[in-house]
Amino acid sequence: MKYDFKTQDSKWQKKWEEAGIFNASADHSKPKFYGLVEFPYPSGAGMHVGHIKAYSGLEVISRKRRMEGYNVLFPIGFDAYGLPTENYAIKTGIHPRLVTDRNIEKFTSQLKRVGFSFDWTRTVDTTDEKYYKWTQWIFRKMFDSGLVFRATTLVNYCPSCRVVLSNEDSQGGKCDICHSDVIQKSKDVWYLRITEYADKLLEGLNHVDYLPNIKLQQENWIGRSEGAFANFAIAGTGDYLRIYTTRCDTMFGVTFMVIAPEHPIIEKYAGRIKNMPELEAYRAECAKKTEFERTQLVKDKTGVRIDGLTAVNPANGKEIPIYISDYVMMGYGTGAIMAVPAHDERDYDFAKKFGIDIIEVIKGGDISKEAYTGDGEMVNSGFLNGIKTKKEAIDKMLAFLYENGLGEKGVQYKMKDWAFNRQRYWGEPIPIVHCPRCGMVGVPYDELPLKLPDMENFAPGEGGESPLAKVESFVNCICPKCGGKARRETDTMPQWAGSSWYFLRYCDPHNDECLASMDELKYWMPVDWYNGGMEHVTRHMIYSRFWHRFLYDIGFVPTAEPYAKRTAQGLILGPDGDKMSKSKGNVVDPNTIVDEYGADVLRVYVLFMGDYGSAAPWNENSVRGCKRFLERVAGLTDIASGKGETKSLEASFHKTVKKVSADIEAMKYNTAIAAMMTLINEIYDHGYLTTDELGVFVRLLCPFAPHVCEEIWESIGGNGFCSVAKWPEWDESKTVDETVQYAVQVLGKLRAVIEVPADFSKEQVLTAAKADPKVAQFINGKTVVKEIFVPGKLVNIVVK
RNA sequence: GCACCCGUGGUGGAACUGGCAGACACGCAAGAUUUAGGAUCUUGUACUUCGGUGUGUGGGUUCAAAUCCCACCGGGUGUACCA
Repeated sequence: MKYDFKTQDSKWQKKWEEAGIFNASADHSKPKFYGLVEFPYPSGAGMHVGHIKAYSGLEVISRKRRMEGYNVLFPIGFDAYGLPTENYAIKTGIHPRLVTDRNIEKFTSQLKRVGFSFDWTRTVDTTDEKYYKWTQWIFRKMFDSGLVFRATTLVNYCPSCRVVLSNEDSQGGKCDICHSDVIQKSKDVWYLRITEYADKLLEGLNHVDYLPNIKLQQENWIGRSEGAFANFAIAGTGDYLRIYTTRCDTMFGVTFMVIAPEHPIIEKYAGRIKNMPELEAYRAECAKKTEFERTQLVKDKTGVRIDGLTAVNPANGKEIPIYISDYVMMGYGTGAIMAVPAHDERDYDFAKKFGIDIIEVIKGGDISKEAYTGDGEMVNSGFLNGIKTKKEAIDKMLAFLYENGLGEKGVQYKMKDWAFNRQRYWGEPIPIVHCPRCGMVGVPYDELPLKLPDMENFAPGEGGESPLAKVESFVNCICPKCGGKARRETDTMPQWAGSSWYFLRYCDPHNDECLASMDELKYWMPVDWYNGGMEHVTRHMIYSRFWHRFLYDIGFVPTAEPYAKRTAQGLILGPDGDKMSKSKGNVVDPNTIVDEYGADVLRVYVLFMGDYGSAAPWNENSVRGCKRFLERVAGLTDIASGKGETKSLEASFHKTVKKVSADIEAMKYNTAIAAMMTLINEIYDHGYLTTDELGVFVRLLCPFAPHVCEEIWESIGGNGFCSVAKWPEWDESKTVDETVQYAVQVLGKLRAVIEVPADFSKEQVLTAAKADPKVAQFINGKTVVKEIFVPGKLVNIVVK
């Protein structure tokens, strides 16, 4: 048979769709498998080969599960709210709704051309009012639970996009969307109190199977640290400065304090402070810097001493100076620190620059050269002297602080509350009404969805307010509580909102009564296997775990954690080894590959190109190699005949079935394909195989290259679709060859390879090994001291 | 800076728990076939003075090290003054 993808691809895609074989079944009696891939943002550029690799991984798993008899839910949808679409709409004047629909259509046709086994009856579109009704509903529930609040703060603002960004969206001081510089601006913004869930999110990691580095990244992101709060009296006032430290064991070494420039203590004691103008000047300087600049200036510490205020070290009663410096942040801990220059690098730099005393309290380093942060014996530390471990010293100091009412144990997180709004048009309207009498009032549940009004000009206002503020009919409303005149909130939700719960909707996508019925959720959840990019393992995954945990706490989902297992694929790099990007012109369009080589070749290549979890460059020559492989597969029909098993191929078949089955589970797709290539090479060397064996081969390959396998399956009279035929089994006893090869080493060096019957004993193998002339040459006339025997593998003869 | 991961032929990459390094594929070379080939098939393909030597470099543990330990060099990812 010829590998004729041009007619075969579309033929089978059509048949699968008509038969609906990939649609999840409503039958809850079967065991289920829920495989999830990150739904795409339907950008105007269309799909990227990276999407194909990302989806192909779980595609293979999902197809294998179907063949193993599972009821499989393998859905796809579109995360369609977002700035690129809106910016395009502003530029072209085409409504974002139209742009989105067009892009979704384009993505859909591209995905279908690759033959992915998605359940197309369950697609979701986050911009569909039937979907965002429930996004708004969850937000309302959070509002009711006190997890939503509003605060005026300095925010990251992108002057180009005219939009407030979360810290996560403005990393490196650049806007995540347009990459221009982010500035600091004072704004009233919405927050979700995700910090309240910090411990739950951290604890939940103990119950899921994520790749270790993914877990680690989430732990770092949450950033829990255990330490102590301590109060440092401000001399001559009844007041104190509260600090947070993880190293209270070093408290005897505190020689100064540093507070954040914005710390309120400065206003409070302005009357006592003698150098207010100098402090004000420094504060003005800091306010100009973005958070990025502030955290980048690691090399050179700056600061000003507060003249007129001093603090008292609670450990030894010594009076110490207080400085303001921008290396201390108001947003972490208490905005004030105790500085121990001998044992903290930042404090050391600061003390050196300002000529402050450096007192060693832990032996082991050379504090004339640098700060010592290691362990050692305590010195110059009063009641801690002589203690040798950090833990003991910390415990003693904690007890001292607690007994004297000077402080106590405490926990801090790096994670901050989630800035949850955009001043943009293309997003879910926030369902809140501002009433002059009642304050903030939630839009009643029966009025959801609060629909995004249609409008012509989507450009944000000059001051950065939302375009929705211009729509009078939207803004002016009645307070749901008192019935008086009120104004509607005009901000919309950030893009992360819709993706924070989409996996729940897939379970019951057409439900108008609730986000998904408990019955369906109990069957399908949790997601058994979630695969996606490393770039989403912190933000998206932490946000969605937070939403899901909240829904669990209020009783709307059956499991605490949404994802039982999470893996990640590596990037596809351009042929030049660089990251694919439009500007570099090294982007490969999946369409051109499908046109030229067929869907199966594309699918096989993205999985064969290298280790699934690692980045690998695109290489068109290797694509041709995959095509050659599939042509050879199609050619097997010409040499297949008869029933049963071919004796000389039997072991190879059973071994390959075993290896491919195991490799798929371990996402080692490259070696699974290599094993099938090895087998096909062997078959051609052998000259023929049986039709039954060909049936095994195509079922094994079907998850990777389903079109050609269906075609062959049909031609050999296979029952129904190959895609849902029974996954091949192997017989362990048949995976062993009759003879085995032993590597024979003398003194660890390979001297010969001998072939002996598989059931040979250690003695028999050793006798055979020593009889080999190449081995004998090295042991004759010497004494054998030791004989190492590794069954089925190798012998090593140690001589003297 | 810190944390984690990774360094294997001309290339992408294999190698289970320490047990024959280089599977599989690309590329390249020679040959066959073809009007032709960017098609197909066959053979070869780490280096070598043919003793051996080889998994970034230098040490160590072991009968045996790509794999484990120590130091260093190089690259990637994440994070960034987190007290």
